[in-house]
Amino acid sequence: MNTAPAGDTLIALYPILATLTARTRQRLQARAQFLELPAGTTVFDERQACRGFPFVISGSIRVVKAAPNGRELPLYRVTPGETCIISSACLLGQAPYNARGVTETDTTLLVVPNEDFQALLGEQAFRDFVFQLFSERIADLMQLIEEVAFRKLDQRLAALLLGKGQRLHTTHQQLADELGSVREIVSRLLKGLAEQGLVALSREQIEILDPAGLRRLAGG
Amino acid sequence: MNTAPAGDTLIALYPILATLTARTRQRLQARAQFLELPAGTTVFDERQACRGFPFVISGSIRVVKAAPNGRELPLYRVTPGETCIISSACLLGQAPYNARGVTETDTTLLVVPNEDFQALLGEQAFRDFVFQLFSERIADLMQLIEEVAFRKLDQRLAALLLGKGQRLHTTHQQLADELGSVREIVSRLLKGLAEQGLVALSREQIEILDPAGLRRLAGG
DNA sequence: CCGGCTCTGTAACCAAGGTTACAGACGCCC
DNA sequence: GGGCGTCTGTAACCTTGGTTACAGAGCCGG
Repeated sequence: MNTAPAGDTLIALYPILATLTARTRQRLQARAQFLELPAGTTVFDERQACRGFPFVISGSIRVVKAAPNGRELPLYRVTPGETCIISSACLLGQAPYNARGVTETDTTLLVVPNEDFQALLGEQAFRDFVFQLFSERIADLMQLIEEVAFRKLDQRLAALLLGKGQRLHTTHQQLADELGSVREIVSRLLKGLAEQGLVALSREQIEILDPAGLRRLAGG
Repeated sequence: MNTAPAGDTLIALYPILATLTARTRQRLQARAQFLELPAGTTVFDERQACRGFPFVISGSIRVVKAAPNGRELPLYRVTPGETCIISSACLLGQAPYNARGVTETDTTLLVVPNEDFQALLGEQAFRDFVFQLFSERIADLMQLIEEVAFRKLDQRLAALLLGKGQRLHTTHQQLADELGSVREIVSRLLKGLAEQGLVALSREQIEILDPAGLRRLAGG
């Protein structure tokens, strides 16, 4: 660990680390690598071997599945205090990555090498912590499978618009990226929502007029 | 555990259980529930609370995500010696099931109640075992997401046909069920494959004529 | 050999989503 | 104010996959 402040911040974000044995913590301090990455950096990519386990200190990593044609489907985000299920799975299973991770904003990571991650798992508290996040992410992934397999795009769009406040500032392109779709379709669907009186559109802004109606659409 | 033979079989299938402490094993013997279910029984279903962790002794469980309209997308199977990632995730996260499990053939289960599963996890060897299977299944689920989100049905069909020997006995309906699609489409696509000389069709039988060609189609 | 069952073939139609191709609108900087 | 880049609107067209609706083929038991 390069800086003491980083260590403190780390423990503030991942309190579980405070419960580690002194020995393990020393090992971490000695060997973990502190990384500052600008927005848009590819942290890992499909077919790559997994070289370490990332703790996110600031910023966030967007984990996506990339289509052959260049489109991307977002799987989940890793924000400070969380862990990356795919990294854990790859380290545990000695398998290469099967998704891509890209920093969404400028991001600070602490990367723990493979062997030291195994050592971390030797401590029960940490293992339970990872296990717990594993199970939450599984639920998310199941939700995602349900959406891409069964939901229509307007339903997914409606769901995406909800729960981000009543007035959101975003472009159609960004929404399309979240859904793994394309801009034209999102524009078309948004127009539909606007015609139903569910939202009001203006440049880089969408106002939610009828949250209940949107929820009904999303849920059905 | 109701019968001694079942205990032996169990350990043959899940050798990891042999490494448990005597105390834990006694607890299991006393409290686990032995179940024999006919084919087609729903073992668990969406929104249900998870009441126990299943060890599959014989048969298999097909875990699917059900669409509102009644169609189903298979997620994975649990066969003897394996564990059900969704059950683990639900037990760990105290969350309800988010998929459905149905016995595919007559199936024998040993169901370990929630508290005793937690006790099992208290033993490192077992925890590592579950962790390992977790990570393998994650990879499968990622693969599934990739397929449903990005692959066309003919590619998925080609992939499905491969690796089951050169002559497979199945109906179009069964293939459709595996893909989460419908019979007519599978018939249509199979006809296409036959016209390309990749397969030969007859009643309840598909002969693979050109595995390399199928692989090419599936991979692209 | 006949009636009924399952499995397959197939055609017409439809809906969703994606692609291509523009046009205009807005904002910003020079 | 003029030019440029980004964002939005929109229409025509296409592909994929699903739905509906039958017809016939193979099979089996009575």
